[in-house]
Amino acid sequence: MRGPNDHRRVQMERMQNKSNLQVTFSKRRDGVFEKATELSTLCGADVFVVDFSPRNKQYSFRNPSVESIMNRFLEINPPTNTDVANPVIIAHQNANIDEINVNLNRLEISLEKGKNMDKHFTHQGKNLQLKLVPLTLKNCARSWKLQMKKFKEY
Amino acid sequence: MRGPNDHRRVQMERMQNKSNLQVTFSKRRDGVFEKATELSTLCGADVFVVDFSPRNKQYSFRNPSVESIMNRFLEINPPTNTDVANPVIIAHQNANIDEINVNLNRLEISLEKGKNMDKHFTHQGKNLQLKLVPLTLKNCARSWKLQMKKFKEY
DNA sequence: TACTCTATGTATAACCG
DNA sequence: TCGGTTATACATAGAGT
Repeated sequence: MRGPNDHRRVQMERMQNKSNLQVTFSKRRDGVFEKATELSTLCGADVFVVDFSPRNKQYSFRNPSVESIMNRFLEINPPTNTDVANPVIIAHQNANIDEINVNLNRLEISLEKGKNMDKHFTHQGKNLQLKLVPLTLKNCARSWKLQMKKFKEY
Repeated sequence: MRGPNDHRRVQMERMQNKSNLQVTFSKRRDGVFEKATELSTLCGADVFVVDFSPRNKQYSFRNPSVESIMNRFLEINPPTNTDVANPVIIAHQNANIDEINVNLNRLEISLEKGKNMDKHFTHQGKNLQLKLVPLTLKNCARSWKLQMKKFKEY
């Protein structure tokens, strides 16, 4: 039933045999999910596992929910951010970012010319600066975390 | 060395003994991470695991990086969203959401009065509606995904 | 509280159909 | 490429220190 070199101790390196790799991936993926399930059940822990196969297919396990766990994760691990110097993030689903930035710039110029900016567009004594930044997860998470922090202050 | 009832087969239910639970959590957490590491090494798979202990401490394993994996995850699993009716999300780290909404409303009224809105604040023939929505991860992820989609079109 | 030990249960690599 | 088998390696619960 088994060959002479079946020592069943695998080297911890990327498997070369493609078909073996696929089989191993499936089995070990199931194994990781099973362990995660047991950890969750036995210890009442929130667990989230996601992995991507060599063929780029995605598998995930979650308890209780992705959003709940990601919120907790991002709360504890705020993404470091050197890209967002401005306090405002605007995203528009139908617009090119540069194009909106130009529009905002025009809007601010228009407001300045009309002397309306100080009156209508300030907050806590500071001008509300508008600037589009790429809506990356990192940028969102940062703002999201700040919102969370603010929420907790109430 | 061992007691008479040491059958070592654990029931799959929440452990009642608190100190045993803590020990089991540590051991099994290490186990899950070790399995995740092996899966990543053997199969070249991207893996992300995060869990929260009964004491609310967070542990995570990631390969290659959280952002990379979360971007892939959210790309494949766009959050369903019924909360964002408006195409614009604005977040401001120092402002109360309702307060900014009021300011934006005033701004838009001001623009309408000045007849500047059509000229400066449109995109592709449609008025650019501004409205604050809560900056939840879900809302961000949705907009982020739409940006990604747009990016791919280029 | 935190290690160490170890008997036992579990996961799985290679093999087979 | 799949699902099933089995020998072996690995994980781990409970006990001891």
